[in-house]
Amino acid sequence: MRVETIAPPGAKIMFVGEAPGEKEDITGKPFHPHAPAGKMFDKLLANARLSRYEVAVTNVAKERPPGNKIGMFFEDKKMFRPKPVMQQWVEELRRDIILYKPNIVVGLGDTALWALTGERGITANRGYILQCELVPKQKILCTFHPQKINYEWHLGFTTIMDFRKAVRESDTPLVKPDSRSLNAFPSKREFIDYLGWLQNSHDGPIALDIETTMTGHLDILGLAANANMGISFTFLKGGKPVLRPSDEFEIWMLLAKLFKTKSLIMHNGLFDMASMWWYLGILATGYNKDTMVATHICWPETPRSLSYLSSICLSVPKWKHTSQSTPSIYNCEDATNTYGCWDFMAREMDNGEHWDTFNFEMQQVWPASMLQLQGVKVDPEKQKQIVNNTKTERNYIKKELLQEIGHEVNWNSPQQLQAFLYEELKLPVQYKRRKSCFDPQKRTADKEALSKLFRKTKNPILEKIMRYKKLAKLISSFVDIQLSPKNRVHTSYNITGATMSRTVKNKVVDDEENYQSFGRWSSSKSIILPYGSGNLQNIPKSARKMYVPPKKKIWIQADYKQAEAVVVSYEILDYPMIKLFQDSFGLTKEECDERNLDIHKLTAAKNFRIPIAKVTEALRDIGKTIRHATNYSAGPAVPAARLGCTINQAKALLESYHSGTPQLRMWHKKIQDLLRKGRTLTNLLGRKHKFLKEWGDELFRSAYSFIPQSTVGDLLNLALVRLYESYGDQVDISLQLHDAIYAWTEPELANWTATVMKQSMLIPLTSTHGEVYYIDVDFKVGPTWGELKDFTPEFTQEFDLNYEVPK
DNA sequence: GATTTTACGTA
DNA sequence: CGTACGTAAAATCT
Repeated sequence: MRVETIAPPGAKIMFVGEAPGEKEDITGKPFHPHAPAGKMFDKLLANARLSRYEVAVTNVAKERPPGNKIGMFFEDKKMFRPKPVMQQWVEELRRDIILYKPNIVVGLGDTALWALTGERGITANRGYILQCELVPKQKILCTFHPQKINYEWHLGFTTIMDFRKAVRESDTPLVKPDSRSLNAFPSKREFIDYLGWLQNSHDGPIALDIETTMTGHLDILGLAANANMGISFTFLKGGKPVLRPSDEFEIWMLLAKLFKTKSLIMHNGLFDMASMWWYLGILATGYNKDTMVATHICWPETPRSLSYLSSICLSVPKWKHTSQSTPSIYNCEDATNTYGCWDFMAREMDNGEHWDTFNFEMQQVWPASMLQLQGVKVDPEKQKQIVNNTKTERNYIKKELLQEIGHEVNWNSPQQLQAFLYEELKLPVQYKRRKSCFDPQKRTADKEALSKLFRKTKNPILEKIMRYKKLAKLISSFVDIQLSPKNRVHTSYNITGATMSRTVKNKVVDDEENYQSFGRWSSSKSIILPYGSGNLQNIPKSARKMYVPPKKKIWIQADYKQAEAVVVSYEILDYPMIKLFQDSFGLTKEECDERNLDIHKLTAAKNFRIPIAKVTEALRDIGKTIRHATNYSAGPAVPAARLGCTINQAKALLESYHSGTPQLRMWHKKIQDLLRKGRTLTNLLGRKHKFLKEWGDELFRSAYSFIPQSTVGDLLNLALVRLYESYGDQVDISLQLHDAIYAWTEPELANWTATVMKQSMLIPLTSTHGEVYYIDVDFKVGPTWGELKDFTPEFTQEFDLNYEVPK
């Protein structure tokens, strides 16, 4: 049946959905409160402090499309050309808007966006006040359709923020005038005067944004004195300098001083700062405010691009599409809007009490950039050797496989491999692990499937395929990489834990969904120095042999010993385990072995109810696997696959562990309770994380890993900053790897280097139950990154354990 | 040619 | 039904 518009008299907001669903079709009411979309719609309204009685609600289509497919109402697949019936409904919508005169129309979903504006692409257009094509001068704003949130839960936050913005905008039908003054074409004199004013008369921080060419040259620089006043100066036009060198130098001198003496706000300023450091030799030490870092801390699971953030925080028009057509205005808007977003996020950090975490992250900016620009040296001879050896073995295996099976197969192709395994060899089909038992089963031929099939059949061909795939991966991803002219590789450390955007084939790709970063750094290809495999946090051991230290130095690694396990044992009050960590603190590996101070042995001993001295290597391995599986609440399939036992045997092992350590499940319960209260967890160093995922096991598991993972991540970064700030000029720091810091040292200084590294890393943690403890540090040294051996330093001084953790 | 999926390396 | 991350190659879409 036809579903008509509902419009209470005087409604200031009109919501426009897509089309009626099943329930609506029966009842004739749009967004029926018992239908899934209607339920979600009501939740969103409530979050924006709205109720149905004060808003108008309608759909673009007045009737339910066959099979719920809105495409049925369009001529073309891309849904730009409506069929006559759709055209008529759009006309009705136009008349409704004119009749009811809402102050603002909120389009829900892509179809409403199209009907109102003629545009498609809700992600790019949501959150901004847009031009209404249907009813000129009508104020409109679009956001996601409520039903989409039922499928993609993480979009709920954004949609609520959009609803709230609509409420703010609903007080007037007028589009608020753009009060920003944007000076994108100043003369040299004007710009210099402005810089003088900023330097001498302006109080408070300055927002900064730079644009760079593909070759890394800075072409435009934008500054903002507040959220409404920006200026942008173009240095390069068509690749040619605008000013004479002496004039440009004069400006750079003024800017360099400004960037040292004033507090700077940037959006992902890590990149801008490192670029200016690298290309211009300007160290912008005033940089201490960052909107991307602030967003990451306040809303760790939302997107972080400036356009997204502005859509939430500001009422400015869309501008990101003007980067090519009017780059200087675009840059000016970037700087000005960055300022506006900062004002918003600073309040958000007040409200959420996030400042300590924020300031701590801003300190990381300096070592992170230093590491990016410094890079790590590769010995090209060693690289060649590994490439050749690996390729030789790979080709040999390929040939053998070809002879044995008689025809070509691309072993890297999942499709061909599956066909070979399951159709040609008729092996039992292996399926991918599903997120839910309602998901369809999918075949797989991954490593786990291959090793399972090999265990079953002992067919040597499978072993060869696995070896081939391993070698192929090693070559393509990790060894056959391009080095810089100085034989270095570089990586960009992203302190917010996830890249904002990746560059694939010279195109920027934004996949801003499902961020779950827990305070650990991530590592990706450097845009400034794009050499090497990019990510330096996933190099396999076999490829690490080609990474060499500077002349006359060796590698030294300092890693936190069993860091996450220590945190968990103190959180759940697993006293035998805590005692083990206390007893083994500061002991060498040999001493621990002698006294059987081994976490996995202890797990096995407890599990099998035998004395720790009777634990064999095989039993220890079982203990290790069980501990791993239980800590993160894995299912029995995981240990079963690793140990090669049946699911039932694995289940029994897990049960036995849980009955011996019941605190673990109690702790998981406690975390669930915390989530129920406010969906927020705080780690031991004060970092808060609000979880946005849909209520359920996936959310729980993610939350269980948050406290140990993020505490250790923050702890290591705290240590890294401490090391960099106290000994940065004496210790050659080289890499950060989640729970380890790497450096280079002269062999004769290894003991001293180890001492200051350990001193920086010994930071007290206070458990939720109030115990204060330290996580021990292990050392390794070696001639290359891949050949590190245990090292027991003779420490050159006593450790000072009185470190005040900022919190 | 561009985008999505599959697989896999580290902690 | 471990979590988190980034990248390469294949598969698929347009």
